[in-house]
Amino acid sequence: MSQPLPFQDKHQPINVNALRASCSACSMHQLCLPMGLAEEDMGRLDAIIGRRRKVPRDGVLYRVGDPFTNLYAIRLGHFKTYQINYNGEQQITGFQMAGELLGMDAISTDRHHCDAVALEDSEVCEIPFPRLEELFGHIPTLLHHFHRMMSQEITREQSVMLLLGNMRAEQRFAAFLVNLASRYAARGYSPTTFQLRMSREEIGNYLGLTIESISRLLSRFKKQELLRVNNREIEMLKPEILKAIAAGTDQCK
Amino acid sequence: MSQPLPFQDKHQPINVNALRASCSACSMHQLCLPMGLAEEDMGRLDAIIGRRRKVPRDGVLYRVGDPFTNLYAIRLGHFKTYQINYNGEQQITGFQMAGELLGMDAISTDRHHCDAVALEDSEVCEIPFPRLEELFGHIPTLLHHFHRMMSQEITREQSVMLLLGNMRAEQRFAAFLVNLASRYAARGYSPTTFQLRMSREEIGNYLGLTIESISRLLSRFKKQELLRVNNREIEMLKPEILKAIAAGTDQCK
DNA sequence: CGTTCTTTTGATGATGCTCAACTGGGGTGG
DNA sequence: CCACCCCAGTTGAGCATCATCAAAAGAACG
Repeated sequence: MSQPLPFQDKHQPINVNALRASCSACSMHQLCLPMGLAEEDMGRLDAIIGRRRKVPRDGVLYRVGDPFTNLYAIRLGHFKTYQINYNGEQQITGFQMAGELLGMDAISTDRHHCDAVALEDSEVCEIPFPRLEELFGHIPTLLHHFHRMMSQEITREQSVMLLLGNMRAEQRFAAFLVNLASRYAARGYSPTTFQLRMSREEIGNYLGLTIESISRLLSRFKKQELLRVNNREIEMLKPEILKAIAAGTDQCK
Repeated sequence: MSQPLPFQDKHQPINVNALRASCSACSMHQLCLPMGLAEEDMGRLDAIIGRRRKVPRDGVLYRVGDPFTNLYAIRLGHFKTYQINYNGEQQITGFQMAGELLGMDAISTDRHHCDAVALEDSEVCEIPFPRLEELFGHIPTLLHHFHRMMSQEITREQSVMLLLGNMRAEQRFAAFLVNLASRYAARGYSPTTFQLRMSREEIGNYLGLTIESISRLLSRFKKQELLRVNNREIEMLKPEILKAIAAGTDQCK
């Protein structure tokens, strides 16, 4: 629990700096909040960012009802966010990766509306929202980009609504894979080969399907030679066909 | 089509003012963008609001791909927004009513991501977004409340994801009715008796169900004496039970 | 190497979809 | 005014998709 962080202690002289979040040094600054900011303004943003915080696998970043103080920029790793209904069942509302912002749903009521949990050992930058709001008055570019990020979250959720309301199982799953691929591509990773950070169960939950359905779909895609699958390692062998399935324009079924 | 607005012409001296959108005079200002603004700041917001625009039933406010210039505050009436997939099928992503803001999804790419269509004769206030952004620098309260509204849209969509991903048909429909009721209540209308502004088909589309399912659910609720239904007129006879069904905590099935 | 958790695969079944026919209200024109 | 049509909605019958239940196989971990 509260063990004395052995690794960090050993390297204190170096890590004191490394622990200070620095946007300009961060590989995600082209995607994240500081996108498009001048060097000087990035410094001002750096100045308000609290600390870099490690969240271990399955660690909770925040829970429903927690008071809202910070937004979180993911520096490293993956998260899931989920709603909980009255019966305690969860519905995963998103998987987030480095460069994405967590906590925007909490602004409306000053309380978090979902749980955020790390899918693997991760790191986030704490952004105190009141201080960010002060900065908005001085850096219009920052404000504008923040609005873009919130807006992006809205459109992302709308496509999930399309997925859940309109698509059949196969199409949902293909859309899910294609979406992951494009996000890895935007981060400079291979869009065809990647590790799933989430379990089959989590995928199913997100897509409104059961774990068994996901498993069957994986087997089917494997048999059709659209995918190579090895546990959580995915290789998309025919991305074009997967895209067509996701779009619903696929002919050969 | 372009008939000379007989009614308004007769009253021109009065209606010249009425046509200028005025937040302080608008019955929605406690819910809408100007919420919590001082009299003076409300005037500044008034000053940038373009015009009050009438949108007839089935009229299009904007379409996917339209360049983004304005947000729209609904002054009167109801709208639906929907995504369109590659096969031309639509997925309704929301029903909006007076006091709600349309177009926030367009900020991210400067293009609208959905179509917005009036469900009945309606009126909106055009809010030029660049000018609104200028105002943000001068009225922090306005900025903060704008963030709350965007955030609210995010949480709204998350609950729809919960609905579509996790609930059975009966629960979805009950949740839909309960949601409508609470929004009418917030506007000072009866939360138990109201007109549906949308067709059965539109409800089904929104909830990821077919028109037949909606019809059957209505009949069932009617038979169980939870609802009185007359075409589009709804009376909730047992709101508590409907809430319980929506929450999934209902015992007697 | 046994224990536990995750995933796969199979068999069965229910929910909600599809297709089809029918009803009823509102508008139009004879 | 009535006949007719048209559209939205209702109701019924059969069926497909995906969920549920069950069991076995495979990975992970001490």
